[in-house]
Amino acid sequence: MRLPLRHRPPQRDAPLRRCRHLELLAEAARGLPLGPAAEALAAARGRGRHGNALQWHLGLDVHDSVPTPDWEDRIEIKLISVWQRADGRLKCDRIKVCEASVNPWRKLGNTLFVFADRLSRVVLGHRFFHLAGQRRVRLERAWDQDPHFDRPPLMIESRDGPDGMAPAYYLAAWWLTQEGLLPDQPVELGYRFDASWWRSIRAEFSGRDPLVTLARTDDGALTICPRCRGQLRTDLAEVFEKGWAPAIHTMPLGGMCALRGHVVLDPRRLPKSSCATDEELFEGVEARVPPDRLWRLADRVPEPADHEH
DNA sequence: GCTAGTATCTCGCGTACACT
DNA sequence: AGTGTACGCGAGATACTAGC
Repeated sequence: MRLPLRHRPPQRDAPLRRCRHLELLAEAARGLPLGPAAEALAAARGRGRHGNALQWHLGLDVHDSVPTPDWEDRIEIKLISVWQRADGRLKCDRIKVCEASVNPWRKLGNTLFVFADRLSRVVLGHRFFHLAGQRRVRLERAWDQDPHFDRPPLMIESRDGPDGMAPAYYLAAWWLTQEGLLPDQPVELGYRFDASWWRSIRAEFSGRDPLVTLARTDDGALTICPRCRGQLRTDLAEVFEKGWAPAIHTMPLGGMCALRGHVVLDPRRLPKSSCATDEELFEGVEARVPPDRLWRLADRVPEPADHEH
């Protein structure tokens, strides 16, 4: 159920907050696989685990109850899961801003949006958002719009329940595209997402996500499993045409491979990483980074002497 | 300190709707 | 009629808390 906004728009531009250190980290995050950190961090569990993994990679503490702590109390960091539509343009779901008791205008004043592919969990890119000028005016129109009959870019959503649950501010998914934060043209990077296949494969394997393997050869029907040296049977023509295809793990099944569904991806749709080798990217996507080899983005990006604030 | 029950977090599925 | 998309709301997970 949608409710009217509780916080009146500021009607003035937010002060610009930037940080050279965060800009360097964000640029370096392109091509970063989030899976290993999400798997390894005790504090990064549940739905927000990849967002927590990103925070950790940027050098922040992963707080237990605050899923997205601000950067130096100045810049909000939001991880957005994206996937390709049929036509190759990127799509995302609606974004939670904050709970309805918190002022969303302050939260959105300066925000770093980081986009990660939903299937591979690899960072594809980022955009900084500053609530100012026409962007601010467009978002502030939500204040006067009917939350149900109009389509406001910012809304409060609640739900019916015995005691009611905490309502929260959400940004409409289309808002990111409208503001040019997500590109509106087809892209080369990322994968399509088939929700019904995903659901059925998870149901088959007790709710566990399928394991991802990157195709090593470009023809035939078999590819080597990099985790257990068994074989994966898939349709490689489909992998390279559509970006991915379901796979069947043939015997022998080693370790974790037995308990999970499998999918093979076309590695050419992954971005090149400036901070990691191809091998590090591959093993990150394929869930074969042991805890002692887990590396942190912040350790590879030198902190500049001047943060330029 | 431990445990069971409650609260709260996004995520993302399923379906209704919009568009071709 | 068929296909793709948006939105409502349920799911699954963890964090918190009260009581022992």
